[in-house]
Amino acid sequence: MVGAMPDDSNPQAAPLSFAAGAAVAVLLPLPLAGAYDYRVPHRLSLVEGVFVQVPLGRRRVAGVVWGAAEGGLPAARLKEVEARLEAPPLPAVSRRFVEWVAAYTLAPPGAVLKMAMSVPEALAPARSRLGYRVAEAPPGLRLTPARRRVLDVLGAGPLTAAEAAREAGVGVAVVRGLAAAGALEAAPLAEAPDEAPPDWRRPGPALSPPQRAAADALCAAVGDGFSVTLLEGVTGSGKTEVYLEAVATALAAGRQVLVLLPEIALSGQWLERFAARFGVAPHEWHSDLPPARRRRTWRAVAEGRARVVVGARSALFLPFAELGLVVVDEEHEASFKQEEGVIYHARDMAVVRGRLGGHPVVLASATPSLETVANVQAGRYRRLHLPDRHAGAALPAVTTIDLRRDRPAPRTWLSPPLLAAVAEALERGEQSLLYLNRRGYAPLTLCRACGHRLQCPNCSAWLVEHRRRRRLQCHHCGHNVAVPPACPDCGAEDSLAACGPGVERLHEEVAARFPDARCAVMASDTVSGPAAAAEMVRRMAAHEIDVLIGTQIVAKGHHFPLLTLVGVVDADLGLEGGDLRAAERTWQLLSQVAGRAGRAERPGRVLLQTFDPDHPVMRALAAGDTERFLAEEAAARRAAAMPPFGRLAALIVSGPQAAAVEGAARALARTAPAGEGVRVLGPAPAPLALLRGRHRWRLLLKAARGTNVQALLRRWLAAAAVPAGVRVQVDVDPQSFL
DNA sequence: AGCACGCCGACT
DNA sequence: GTCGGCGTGCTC
Repeated sequence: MVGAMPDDSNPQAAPLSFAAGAAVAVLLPLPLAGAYDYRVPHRLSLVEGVFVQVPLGRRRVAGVVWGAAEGGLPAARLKEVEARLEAPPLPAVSRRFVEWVAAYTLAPPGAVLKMAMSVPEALAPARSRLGYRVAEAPPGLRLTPARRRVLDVLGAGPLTAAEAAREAGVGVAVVRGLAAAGALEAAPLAEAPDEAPPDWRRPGPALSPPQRAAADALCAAVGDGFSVTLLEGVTGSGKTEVYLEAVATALAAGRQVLVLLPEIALSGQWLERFAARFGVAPHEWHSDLPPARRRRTWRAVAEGRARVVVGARSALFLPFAELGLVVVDEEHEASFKQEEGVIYHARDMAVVRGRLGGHPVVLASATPSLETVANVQAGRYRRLHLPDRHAGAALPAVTTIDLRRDRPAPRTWLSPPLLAAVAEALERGEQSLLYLNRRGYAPLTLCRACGHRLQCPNCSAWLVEHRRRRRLQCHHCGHNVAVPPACPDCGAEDSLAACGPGVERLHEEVAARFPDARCAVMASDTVSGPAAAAEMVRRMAAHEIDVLIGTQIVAKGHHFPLLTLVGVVDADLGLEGGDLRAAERTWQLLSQVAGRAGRAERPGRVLLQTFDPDHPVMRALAAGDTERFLAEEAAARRAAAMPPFGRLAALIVSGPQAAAVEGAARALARTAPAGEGVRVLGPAPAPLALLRGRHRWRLLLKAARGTNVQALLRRWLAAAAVPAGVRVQVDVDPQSFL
């Protein structure tokens, strides 16, 4: 929930320009307190937003002309701007956005600018790549048919060795051989031409009347200034097709479009749907893009050649000059929250971006966040609801299994009713999905002789056994050791016992119980990358798998016609720890998993194994009553003045020395702000009291909804003397309380 | 974030 | 005697 901030200044104001001799403020992509002043050299005239190279200490860095000099230093001590960089200036909206995010998150503005300048190479002049062209034939050159084809291909223009080989249908060795013989010479390559832009004129798919109505409403919003619309509908209701109509409208109006997805790696299916609608692939943006692609895409966005970008949360900071629509798909997803460095929520910042840019924002979800629902109810956001396209085919029947009565056999985790359901599905030739949000074999290993529990040396967390790889792993820091032959504490041999289930162990149980069933495990560490995920989806669709066992990663995405049973092995898992959003998150996740069961011809069923069938989450899932769950959850939050009806900000105090960290946390508590509706809870050791070798304490500031939390925090922190070796991180609107 | 300066341990 | 470890502090 994002409150109004004081300085929503008009981004369309006339840009300031600076002649030679003037002093300008240059914001650098570094975590400095503010912009630094530089002098404009002779025969250079600069305007706000221009990228420049400036000296800093004994190095040179790229920065952005931010405005008039701040005057922090006497003019005589200023250094000169060295050069203007040949990239389109950072648009005013982007600059205001950087300032806004910095002010909201209490991050240094330069740290936010760094996210907008994430591709430093994009500011350097393009390095011309070298390829080969045909040289004058050296005397005595032996011309084989393969060599002749290469020379023919290169006759049309220079290519890289790999391209020439591919086009000529020969190996690269042939090209290299020709070059070695002197028949080819190096030649600069032209930049690869852009792909065709998305063709918004293509006819869209046939939409049902309710889909058409929703699409029309979204299209009407495009070009009509800032607005936020919640587009609500389950998987299969046609959400994507509906908002792609709005994308087409924005494209027709000559505007750029950004679609944020939670996990781009898993969205091959989304890209296919986009290509089906617009004839080409959109530009992708995520952290593991190859560097050359990264550079090209950043430039293409800045120059307005990229019309549609689909990306992870960091795409929000790309330098769009003509952005006209932002879609945040699966808006409730926790992965939109950046938890390191500049801590921000991409969904909330997308709304801010829309306000600054004066264009609509669409939030899409089947299970919207309470934040968004509250904004709808307060009249700040509009809401469009799509009915289930398969309204006739009943939604899967959700039933709870009370684990207190229907106990699994010792050292197994599937209860008799769930086993019976899997057996029935197998008999009918249908598929089952067993969902357990726990990677590895067992979440805890302990010594039967002395009770010692194997713990990560860097984190307060158990080591998770991965039996296939014969390793113990920390899921927080990646610490990784071989399973020891004896207890590291008492030395007893053969005494280590695996406690509790992970997906690997469940696989073992299913394989033992149903030896003829074809069973597979899908977890982020067993299917890494889009290709592996796509292969798993293919095997499932081709019915090469009878029982799929998976973590979160199976919760969304494809619908498999033969999948008629979903078993949730531990429905209570997400409710542990009881943080603010535990119920909401569990409901969202389990709703998504439940949605995998039988949507088409065959009716599906969902079985939830739980020790607490009366829990509101289980009741809501069993009754399929979204409205009631959201209303009850909202009432509880309102009563406790918790978000979205109150505001929170967390301080995380951390450092390598436990005593220094505790001391700093206690000192902060002593100077904590107080006032009407403002309370500071803590300090307390964080639930993850040790993370990656750092000790951690937390304080939580709780305030009434209208409070200017940033002002309180700024004053608080400015007065605090944090000792060396201790870091204080601010998390405004925290999602995680670890 | 770099890159300096600066003050204490093992080596050509 | 130096080389070098990374702790603190600046950079317009």
